Amino acid sequence: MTGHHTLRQTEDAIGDRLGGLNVDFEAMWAVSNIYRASSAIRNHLEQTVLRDTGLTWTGFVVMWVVWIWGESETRHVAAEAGISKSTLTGVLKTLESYRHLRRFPHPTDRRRVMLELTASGERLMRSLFPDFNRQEAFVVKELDSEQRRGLADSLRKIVQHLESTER
Amino acid sequence: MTGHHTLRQTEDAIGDRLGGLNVDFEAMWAVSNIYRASSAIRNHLEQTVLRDTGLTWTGFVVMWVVWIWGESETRHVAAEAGISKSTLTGVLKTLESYRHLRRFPHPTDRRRVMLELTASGERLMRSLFPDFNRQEAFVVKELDSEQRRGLADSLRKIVQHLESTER
DNA sequence: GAGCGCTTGTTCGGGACCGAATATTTCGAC
DNA sequence: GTCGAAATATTCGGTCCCGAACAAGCGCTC
Repeated sequence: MTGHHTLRQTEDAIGDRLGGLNVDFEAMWAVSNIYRASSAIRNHLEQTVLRDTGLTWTGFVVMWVVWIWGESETRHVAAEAGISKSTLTGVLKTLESYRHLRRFPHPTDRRRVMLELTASGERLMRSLFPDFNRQEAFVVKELDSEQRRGLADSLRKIVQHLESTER
Repeated sequence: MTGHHTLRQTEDAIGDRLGGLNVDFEAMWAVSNIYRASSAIRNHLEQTVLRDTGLTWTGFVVMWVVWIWGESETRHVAAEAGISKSTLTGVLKTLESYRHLRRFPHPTDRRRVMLELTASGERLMRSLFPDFNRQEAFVVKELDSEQRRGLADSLRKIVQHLESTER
């Protein structure tokens, strides 16, 4: 007896518990499986790609954003990484202590702070990325090409729908 | 000038930045959109259903697990909620202080700790659930029934694939 | 029944995380 | 030019989060 349940058993338990109620199960399975998949993937990538790099998941995401967009303003990076400004401040403190990234002042607006990768940060991202993408491919290994595109499309619709209704 | 990018612009920037490299874009769009959608959904549910309840996302998930499965052992709840045992210890301390949930000893094994909702915790879940499910339906509003099922199916495949290769 | 692996939950240290409050800077109105 | 409103990053307090170290209990072997 391991105490560990499969996803199938979990879904059965939910169905049993909510049997009498008026529930939109299709919506529930879609949403709850997004959350489950996201946790499982993050966990997998932390244990494979990020293990031994000294980077946390969020630290990696922040560096990824700066890598992709080039030098950036902090509020842009926070939004893109999906974290609050105050969280970013703390993460930057960590990343700066590793010398992976540096702050510098905005040329004209003294309120703003700009970010860029250092040479070592740039090198780290270049070395991590192939392994990262290889693990992404591993994650969707059981899906065929059409399913992968369909998955991305459906998720894109959800994100855009929520983006359009926020604020 | 808002500093805010749409998902489309972000994907374009990534394509530009990685243009020359050998990248599995299908895998990348699928995986990165799972993460984005998950963040957006969690954020949305926190701002709607959980606002004014005093519950954090994780606190809600823990209570949800105990609600669905009935009285449970802590290691089971931690696994099902997707958090570590040590995190659960801290969250339980918070939830117990709210009197939403209580610990009690396992009948035969004195190492183990059991959990159950209090009457007020049970009442809270019953009152929150309809609104929660309504918001889940809102999240997938732009998808038709077939897309919702396909989305859940693909995500289930990913979770099961990662479950089967862990350890 | 003593010893020894194994399982279990907690503690500990350090980082991530958020909203609210704060300090600084910008910009428009006048 | 000066005042006030808006925008910006940081600080602060409290919670979440993890892995490693720990303490306690179980169960097997002998």
